[in-house]
Amino acid sequence: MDNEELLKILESTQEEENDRLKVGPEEYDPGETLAQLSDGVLIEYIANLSQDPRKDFTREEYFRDKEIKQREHDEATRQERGEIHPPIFAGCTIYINGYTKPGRLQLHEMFVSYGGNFLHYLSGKRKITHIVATNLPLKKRLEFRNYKVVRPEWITESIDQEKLLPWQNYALSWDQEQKNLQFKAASPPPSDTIDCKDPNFIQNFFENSRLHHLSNWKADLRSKFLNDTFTKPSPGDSLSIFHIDFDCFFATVAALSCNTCDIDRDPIVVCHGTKSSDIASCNYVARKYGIRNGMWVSRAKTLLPPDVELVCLPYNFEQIENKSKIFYEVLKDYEIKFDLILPISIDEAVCVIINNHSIEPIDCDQICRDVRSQIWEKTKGCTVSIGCSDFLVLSRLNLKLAKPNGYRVLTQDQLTKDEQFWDDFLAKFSIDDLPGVGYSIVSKLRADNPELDNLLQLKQYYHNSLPLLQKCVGKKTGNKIFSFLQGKDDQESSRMIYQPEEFFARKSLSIEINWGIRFDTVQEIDDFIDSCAVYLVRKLIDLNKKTSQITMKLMRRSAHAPIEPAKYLGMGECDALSHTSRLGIPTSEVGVIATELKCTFRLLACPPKELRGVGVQFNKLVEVSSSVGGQQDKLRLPFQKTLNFELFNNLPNDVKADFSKELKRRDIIITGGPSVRSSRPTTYQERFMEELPTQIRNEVKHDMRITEKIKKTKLSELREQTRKKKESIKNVRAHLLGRESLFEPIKFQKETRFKDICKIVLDWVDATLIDGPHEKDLELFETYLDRLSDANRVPLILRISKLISTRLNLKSNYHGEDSGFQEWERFLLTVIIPKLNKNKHTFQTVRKLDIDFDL
DNA sequence: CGAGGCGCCCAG
DNA sequence: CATCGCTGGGCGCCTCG
Repeated sequence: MDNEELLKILESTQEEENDRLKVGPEEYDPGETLAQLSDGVLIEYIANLSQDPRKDFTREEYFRDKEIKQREHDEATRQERGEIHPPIFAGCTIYINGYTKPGRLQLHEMFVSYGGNFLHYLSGKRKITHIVATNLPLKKRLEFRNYKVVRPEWITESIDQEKLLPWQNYALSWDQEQKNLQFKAASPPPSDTIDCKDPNFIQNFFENSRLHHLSNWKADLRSKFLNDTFTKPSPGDSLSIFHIDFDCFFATVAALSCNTCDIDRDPIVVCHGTKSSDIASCNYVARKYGIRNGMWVSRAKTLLPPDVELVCLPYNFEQIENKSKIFYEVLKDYEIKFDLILPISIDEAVCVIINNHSIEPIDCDQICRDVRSQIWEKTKGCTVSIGCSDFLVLSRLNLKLAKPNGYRVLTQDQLTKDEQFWDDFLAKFSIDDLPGVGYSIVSKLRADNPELDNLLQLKQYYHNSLPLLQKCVGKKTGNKIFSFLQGKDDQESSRMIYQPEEFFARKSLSIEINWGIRFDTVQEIDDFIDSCAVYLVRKLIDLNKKTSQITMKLMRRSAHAPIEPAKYLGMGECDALSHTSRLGIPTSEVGVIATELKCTFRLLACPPKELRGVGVQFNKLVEVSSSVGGQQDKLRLPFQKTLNFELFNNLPNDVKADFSKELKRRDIIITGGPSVRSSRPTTYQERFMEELPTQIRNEVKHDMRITEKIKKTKLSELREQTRKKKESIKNVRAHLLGRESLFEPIKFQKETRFKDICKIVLDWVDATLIDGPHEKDLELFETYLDRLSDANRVPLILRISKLISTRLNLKSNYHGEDSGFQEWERFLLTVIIPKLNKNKHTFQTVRKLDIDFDL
């Protein structure tokens, strides 16, 4: 496309925009709008209007107004109906162009009730994620050519299926020919091309991830357990504990639906691939050759003799769920009622009978035989093994000996009465057969005594010296292992039996994806973060909970690790970066959470192409019921209910009356006195942008948009304020001056330190916004920047300047007039920015190699 | 010296 | 073709007041 054509398009769209603007304001009803705003939003709104120097109040303000109004209205509709739909469109904002079927109103209603945002006007095209249309004239086609233009079916079919379908499948074809072709092709979703940039990636990944299923099933079973009734034993009760576990569950299920293999003769594994694929489960024939769960297929193949072929079977998650359901039903319906059926996982449960002395003693052997045969029959071919005892750890050890396809009943008395018998028993187990003892703890124990191999040796080595063991592995772990070696459970282990409701209660919610993560741009990652937020919030709402603390964990390719690791699309060797945000207020709003996460991602400064994994955790969960009502509204207001007179006075005359009425109705007082605000933030921003090299202006703008969003949510302001209270200015200053070496030992090879420095600098900025930074500190800081510059690490300077600028931007409302703020602004503009400009040329090349925050 | 945060560890 | 390396909770160690 040549320049002239481009210009034409630009002009024409501008005209159209203007046309639209002329009609807009007639529908404006300020009274109605204002009444729908919360106090905090109202006050901020007035402040914004008053601050804006371009005071014609017909364009931007009108649309902003309209938008707020619309959103509040949508929210109200959503709540009035009391219908709770999954927020499948969360994070999406649409604009509907022209005639559609179903009609505009219907689509609007559908879209917002499923969590989407709707814009009546193309006020700022940037905010829109999708444009909905059935056909577009040529002019519009060009105008929208960089947007996701979809057919209305995208909305209706997504709602039908209750999930966000990939818009690509509903993209409006540019010409009729193509459209016809598409209909003929009947385009089934090409499932093999789903990568992490696809909106359905997470769903697709989870559908195939065994570990995700294991975690998910476990959570479901726990929640089911809590909804059931059970009899809780008291300490001192005599118990019979049955630890029941399927034998190589996944492999058995897979083999059952495969009629060409023999589970007793062929070495069978369950896996996705042929080389670097994890073995989820292997049968006992395979184990005979040394094959283990978790091993890669390629390795397993090397363990077999040349004439034996490994049988790789696919996962059959559906049948696994099915057999597990039968398993739990058998346990529940068993004729001698279990007092507790504690779910350990999809294929494993601990059943407890409280021995009541008034009735005949139970026959544990008989129960084991009954349960085993019933499960064998009802699952049509799955075997379970059972370990039974009167203590959890002993049941587990018995189970280990019972496997495969057997059972074993031995009480603590029987096991430990005779010391020789007990020693022989212990000698049968390796150290990591103890529950809670894995690779790392074994290594610690071996560091003390490399000879340690089995539990008997472990017992003999630490003999009666608990302190020695605790010194090696820690207090509680030492205590636990020591108890186990006596054939007893420690307190923590038995909590599952004695306080099951507390033990099984959910305390956190998280998502983690460390496979298939290969992004190029921040925008793609933003979309991905949105998907994560939507996924988690959906669960959060299901749980009827809100969260007040969010942790983001990123996996970043280690500097020396190859770009592509051995495992296809695997994460390879990574450094973990993490950051926790306190929200101040519990929330379940996907927008707030997603914005916070996107900010956090920027703070962690992981170059998009280096990203190999993303994790998000909601750490502090609170019941929704405890945070609704008036309390929340109060918390939402970081301001007192007063309004500065000058702010009010600055308003255009025609709207003053409306506000006046509304303020009176709400008892908001207008206070006198000179204004504390000016329009400087705008100036500051413009100046800053002006100074930046053009090629990075866009990305700064992008970041600022995110920051703007945060401002709107209010949460961050509140958070910053509460955080600030805790901060001691003195401490930070002492930190910088006291350790003059702070900027000294920067090892440029090791970038993790840069993150810390960013953190410190931001804290420093926060703490000195009022009184200003110490001259000496600034000097040191400048020296540090110079050294970065000398070492060709200009991107780092860019990053730090961006962090400072966004921080200042965020704070401008509160500290714009403070001398500290001004001092920082001066430093940014006169010291840091010139360094960036000076390095423009090197910067471009370095940037390609190092960070790639392109837009 | 207790509370709380961070990160490692473990299980299935 | 590959491949689907999750997720929740405990514990140890550190820092902060």
